Amino acid sequence: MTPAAPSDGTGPQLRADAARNRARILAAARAAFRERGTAAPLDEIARRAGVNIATLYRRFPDGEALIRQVVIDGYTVLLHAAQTAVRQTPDGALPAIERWLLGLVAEREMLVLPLIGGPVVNDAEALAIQRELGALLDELLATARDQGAIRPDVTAADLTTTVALACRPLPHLDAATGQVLAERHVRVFLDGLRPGPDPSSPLPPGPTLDEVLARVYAAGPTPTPTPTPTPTPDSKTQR
Amino acid sequence: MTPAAPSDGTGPQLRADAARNRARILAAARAAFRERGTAAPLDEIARRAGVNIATLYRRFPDGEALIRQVVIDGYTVLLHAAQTAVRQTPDGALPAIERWLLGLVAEREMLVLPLIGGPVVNDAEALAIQRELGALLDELLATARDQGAIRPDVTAADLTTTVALACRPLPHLDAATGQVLAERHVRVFLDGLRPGPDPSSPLPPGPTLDEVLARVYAAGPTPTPTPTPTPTPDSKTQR
DNA sequence: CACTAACCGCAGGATATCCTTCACTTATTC
DNA sequence: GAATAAGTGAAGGATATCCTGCGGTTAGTG
Repeated sequence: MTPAAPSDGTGPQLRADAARNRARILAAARAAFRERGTAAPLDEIARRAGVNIATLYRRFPDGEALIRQVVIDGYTVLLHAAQTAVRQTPDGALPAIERWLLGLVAEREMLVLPLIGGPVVNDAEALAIQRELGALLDELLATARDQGAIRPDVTAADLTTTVALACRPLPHLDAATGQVLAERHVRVFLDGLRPGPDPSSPLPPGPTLDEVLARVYAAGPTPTPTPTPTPTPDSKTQR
Repeated sequence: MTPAAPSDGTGPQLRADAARNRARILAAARAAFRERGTAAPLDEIARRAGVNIATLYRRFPDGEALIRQVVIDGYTVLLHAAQTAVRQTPDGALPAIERWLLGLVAEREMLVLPLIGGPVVNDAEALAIQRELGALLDELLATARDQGAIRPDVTAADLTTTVALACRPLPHLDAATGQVLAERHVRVFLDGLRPGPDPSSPLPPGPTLDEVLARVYAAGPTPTPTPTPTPTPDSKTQR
């Protein structure tokens, strides 16, 4: 790879030193976010990155910018993996999809998708990546359908949903165990993708990926700040 | 239901008033935790519950106790649903499992399972619930296997993993959309449970549920506070 | 209908995190 | 090897959240 960070074009060419630390910070942030969530203190991230806190603030204007970059990097991983999948379909589209999903699960520790409590990352860059990803997945799915290798009611949104669900950390579980469990889950899911010879019930109607993207909160992380008219369901147990 | 909260037996019989507010607080906490994660301020939870902050602290010694109770309640929902499933298997064990999973997904907004950044809830009560749940699921799975209705390599841990993955909120998505996506995902997963007539690859070996429970972090939420010897992988894009 | 548990409103100290600033040192680049 | 971008260490103000305490009020309970 090139010394600096060649990406969105606006790069003012970081010095080797700076690029290295930037990468370290992002790696530490990924780990911290997966373990402690968005609440992970920036001090701790800097410490884990072996970098002074001032350096972190030099690279990222504030904590939100750091989170945003981590999420964007996550989307980028999905996209690149999908591009590879589209290119390598000698044995059919479904196997390519399977490799895509299992590959992502395998490197899930590297992945941080949108976090609960984190900022909404739906700027132009994020949307562009997601839309391109959607197009690639649609392409793969269409091919798989034509090959009769997949049930016809599965959509690109279903695949991204699976990534989102299976690649987030399982709280309080070590990485290795979470890894194994997630992979087993995904493998069962993948088997469910095959066209059912038996009367497997069709999926209920769902939104397209574009619709999902459109429904992501435009404002802050507080969608329905309902002052609580909730009649309160019951909850058992005593303290 | 009875006026107070009849559960673990240690209940000093809350007044009707108190029990009501307690339930409201827990409901508000569930909603807040699903939206903002563990970082949800207690003030906000109290406000959303239509209750003064002092009342919250009267019911729960501190924030952790509140989180713990919410999680325990979540486990309890799983357990009760499983008990119902075991009782109602006229059409076989697999359909009962399917109803169990789909039912949980349907009421996922009511469910809060362990949260990233939250305390580790693995006290005696939680473990007892989880073990009983595991026993019930093992029973259902064994029956389903005997009936030849399910692939033989699926374990109770796979089922709880699926609940954990599918019932957590999809960040930044409204409840309804998350609901639909989660249900579609689970339906595909369920179809993957059927015994494959075709050469569906067997699942890689995985831990039993007891092993998973044993591996839950005993200490705090910081398992590997590695000061970061990580050689830092690369990350693209520029700020 | 009296008793009192429970709730409310509010004030305030403790702590943690965020983010900035600055003088000084180190490492990279040309 | 000189110019300078980048990093270090440390101090400190601004918030936000946690949690406690107390007098006054409300509302179940028997």
